Amino acid sequence: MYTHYIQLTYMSMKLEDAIQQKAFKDPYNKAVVNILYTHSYLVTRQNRLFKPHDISPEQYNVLRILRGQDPKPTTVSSIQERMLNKMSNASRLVEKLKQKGLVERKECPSDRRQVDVSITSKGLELLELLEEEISQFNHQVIGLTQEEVEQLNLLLDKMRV
Amino acid sequence: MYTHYIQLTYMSMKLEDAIQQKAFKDPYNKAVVNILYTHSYLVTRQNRLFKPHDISPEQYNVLRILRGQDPKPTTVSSIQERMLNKMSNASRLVEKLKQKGLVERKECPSDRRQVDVSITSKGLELLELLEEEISQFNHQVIGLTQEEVEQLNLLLDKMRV
DNA sequence: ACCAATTAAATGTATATACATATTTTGTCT
DNA sequence: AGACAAAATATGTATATACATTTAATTGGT
Repeated sequence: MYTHYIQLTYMSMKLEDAIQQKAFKDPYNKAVVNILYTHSYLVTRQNRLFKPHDISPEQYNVLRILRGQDPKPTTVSSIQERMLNKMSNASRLVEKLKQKGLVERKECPSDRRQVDVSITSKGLELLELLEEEISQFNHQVIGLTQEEVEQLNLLLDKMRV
Repeated sequence: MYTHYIQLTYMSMKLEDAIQQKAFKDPYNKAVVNILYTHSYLVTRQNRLFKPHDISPEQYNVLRILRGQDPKPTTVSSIQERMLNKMSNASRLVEKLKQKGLVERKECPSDRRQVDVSITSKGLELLELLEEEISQFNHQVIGLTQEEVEQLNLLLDKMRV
């Protein structure tokens, strides 16, 4: 079996230069740092995108989850399971969104421990407004060709053991 | 020009399954979410690794930066520049490390605005102690072959525009 | 030498993460 | 039914991020 790698036609600033580190012990040690650094690169830009709309990337993600179920409500624990950061706190994020009128919360009739959360029409409007802008941002923030970005997705999906 | 992609011999849980999302609009939109999700996967495990040593991944990173210069001191702003997260707060992290006796801080004689930060012998000992454990962790947390992880590093280095 | 602009670091405040604990409700076993 | 375990959510606290503002020291121009 032989493998050809994608030819990188130009070179961005390598991680070693960006953080002024001479070299990494091996590619695994570099990859861990590389993911942390790339994440920071991404969220810094995401925050600037979301800021004018008075919403955080995390809150946006919750709204997306709720829209996916709309008009059915979603429980807090179900939101939690589907969030990108499993350790974040769905309960408090829902509270923030409620204060902004983007979601509503009501007691679940079949199980009074649970809370049914739904996106409001105001929430849907906000998602609609952001849709195109975010999609363009996602393209522009990743300097890869179509085949490279597909390969990146494969590797990320595989690496999580 | 033709390109062969790496054959993935087994499949981890795809992102779509992990967050219960039907499909992404396109691979760029998926990649942004994939990086966020993979980051969360990584730091959740990292936090558990560091926790027993009473240090956070961010604090560890600052110690590494200081060791790289040792025995020369490093200024706060130079630490800031080399941190993985450029928006984090080197000043407060240094204060935390100082309270633990892992770094020391003194006024820079040539410029009294600056603060010279150095790693202490206790800090060096901690890094020494963690070295092997972290290197093994970094291997074990990334379920890729050597050539795959090298490819991942290339793609991450390239994508940041 | 003087003043304005710049730089380095610290601080203030809001948000989010990490994780432990508490509270209420439901399910199960006897 | 009563007791106890489990589940869903909320809350408490420490840490970290994001970003604006403050303070002190230095630089550069005149």
